[in-house]
Amino acid sequence: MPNTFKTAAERRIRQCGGRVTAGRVRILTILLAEQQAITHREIERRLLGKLPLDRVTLYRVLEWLTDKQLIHKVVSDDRVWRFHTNNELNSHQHAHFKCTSCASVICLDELPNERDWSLPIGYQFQEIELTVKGLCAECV
Amino acid sequence: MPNTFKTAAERRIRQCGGRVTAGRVRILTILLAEQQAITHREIERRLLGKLPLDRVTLYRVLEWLTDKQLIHKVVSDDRVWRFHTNNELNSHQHAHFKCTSCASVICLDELPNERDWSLPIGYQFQEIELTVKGLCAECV
DNA sequence: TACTAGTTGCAACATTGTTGCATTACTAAA
DNA sequence: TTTAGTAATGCAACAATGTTGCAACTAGTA
Ligand SMILES: [Mn+2]
Ligand SMILES: [Mn+2]
Ligand SMILES: [Zn+2]
Ligand SMILES: [Zn+2]
Repeated sequence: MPNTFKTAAERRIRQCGGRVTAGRVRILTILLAEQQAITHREIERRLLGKLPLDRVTLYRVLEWLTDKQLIHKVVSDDRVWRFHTNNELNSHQHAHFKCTSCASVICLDELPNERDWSLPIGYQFQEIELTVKGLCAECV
Repeated sequence: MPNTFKTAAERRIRQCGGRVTAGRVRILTILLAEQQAITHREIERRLLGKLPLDRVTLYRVLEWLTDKQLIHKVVSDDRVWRFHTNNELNSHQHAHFKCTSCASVICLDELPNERDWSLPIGYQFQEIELTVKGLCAECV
């Protein structure tokens, strides 16, 4: 139901008190329909068929959606950010899996406990960023 | 003892069967003297006083030292690689700490167990990449 | 010393993301 | 419904980090 995703996107954007613009709706709709975390480039490609959206606007919309916590940003060793919608399951801190063959990224639900990491004296813990690497089911 | 570091650098490079060139020695000497993982840029700055080394050569030397496992590369959310010498303690897989204030990076010695992460069906584990973020002793 | 494969310097390029600013368009108020 | 104000957009230029191709150089060896 792509229409359902679009409706949900519009509703979420409005709930944030933000302006419901075509770009925001199109981008959030794409992300809502996507199982895995995808890159700026991949979103750009999905926007190609319809009238294209400027790449700077895409960066700015992704930043806005992240600020509003409608999506989250995943960092990776390939220096490319990936984005994924937030829901109840992954709105908290969580780990990610990245396939070393196809570079696909998914969210995992676990994260090790802070107390498992003894830092040097004087150091203050804030958060953990964890990526499990391996082969996804497609690439195995 | 900077001279000691230089001697050690020469020895390690020779032990790898690689040519002992001025650039390699200067770079590995800098890394041996450094407690924390430092960036390409930071190494470049430390090379400034003496006759400068081309930035492409610096990239290529860092790649070579990494291939030879004399140093290792640390990925970070700021899309900048950092490099640190290998020794007995950190030659194995290990976690890193990154200060969210000054961006300094150090190696930790622990890493969670593979079995702690249940992957989706069909996924194959390879390795874990973990960064603890917080404030270092200087910034706390 | 001369040879040669490995190494370097330089210029050009690629990728990912950012900034400034004029123009456009969403929304609320009239 | 129209208007006005502000938020959002498009475009060009820029920044940071890393890569590639190739000619010139040099460390190690015979
Ligand atoms: Mn995630
Ligand atoms: Mn390390
Ligand atoms: Zn894969
Ligand atoms: Zn710090």
